[in-house]
Amino acid sequence: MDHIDRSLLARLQQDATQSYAALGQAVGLSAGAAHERVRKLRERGVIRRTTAEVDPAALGSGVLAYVMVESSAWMGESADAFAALPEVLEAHVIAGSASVLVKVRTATTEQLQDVLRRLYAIDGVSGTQATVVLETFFERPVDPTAV
Amino acid sequence: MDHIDRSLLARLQQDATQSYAALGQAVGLSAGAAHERVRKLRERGVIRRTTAEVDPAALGSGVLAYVMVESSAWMGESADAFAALPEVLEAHVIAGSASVLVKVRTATTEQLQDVLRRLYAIDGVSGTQATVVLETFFERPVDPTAV
DNA sequence: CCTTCTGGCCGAAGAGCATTCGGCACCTCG
DNA sequence: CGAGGTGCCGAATGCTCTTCGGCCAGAAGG
Repeated sequence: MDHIDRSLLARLQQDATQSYAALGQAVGLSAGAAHERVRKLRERGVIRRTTAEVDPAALGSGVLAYVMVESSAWMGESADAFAALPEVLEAHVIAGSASVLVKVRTATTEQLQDVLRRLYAIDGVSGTQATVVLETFFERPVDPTAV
Repeated sequence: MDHIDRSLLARLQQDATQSYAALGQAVGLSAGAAHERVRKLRERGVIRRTTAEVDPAALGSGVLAYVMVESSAWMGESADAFAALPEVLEAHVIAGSASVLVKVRTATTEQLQDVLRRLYAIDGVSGTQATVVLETFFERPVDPTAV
């Protein structure tokens, strides 16, 4: 995992459709060598998958909110309960007064309210505190060249 | 944008490396027709880009935190100031007591503290409240088939 | 009703690319 | 010194992307 690998990762984050020839030229390697490095990055799990990034607004999910979920019990085994709600895009166990933080996308605020209702229905959940996003400045992946 | 487009999006989210032949077969189209649909989805901006998903832990960013940023001024034009910090992966203007919510990844809690210091240095920022993530249940993209 | 136009699909063909392989250079360790 | 391992190059082959002409169905308009 040297600076060449990091550069390859950064370029694949920007555009995973480019050819290995172009990729290799950008970092000073042949197409075969670039391919081999990328193959190993996948094998080691550094590259989890290559995916199409879809615009949420195009799918009708115009409302973004973060919800602090308070609980009266240990939530460490509740991942599946949160994953069962398709509108929940992220779920994290956090330190602090709440116990779980979730990221939610819905089409309308009415649907957001419905998600809150379903969150309440999860075992151990005793309260929620929603924060609605007014404008997103940016969302981006980790920078492999900056770490 | 019918159910075939949504199915194509869902499959491309899971694996953007598969061939158009496989993609077409999965939705009952020829390779050429599948390619044409995907091309238009890109053209319309529904597919923003195709990207390699990198494991943050592999890059040494093992600490994830959400930071509520309080401000004493209008922050609507401060996107660039937040984008200048590479550790800041998301920045949103929010409704509520704080005014900006940012997502931060660093290698250590010491570096997190340094990011907080740099956040304070942004014009108009009057306070921060960091929430450290103990365990991430999951992070996933929007589900095109569920909306 | 019939014509015309548009949009989407199929199937084929050519160009371009991914993937593999042998060979070579370099480094490390016995 | 020699053996093993690693990483790279350059070429070959097989597959894929990409484009194109032709076809069909449905809409629009006379």
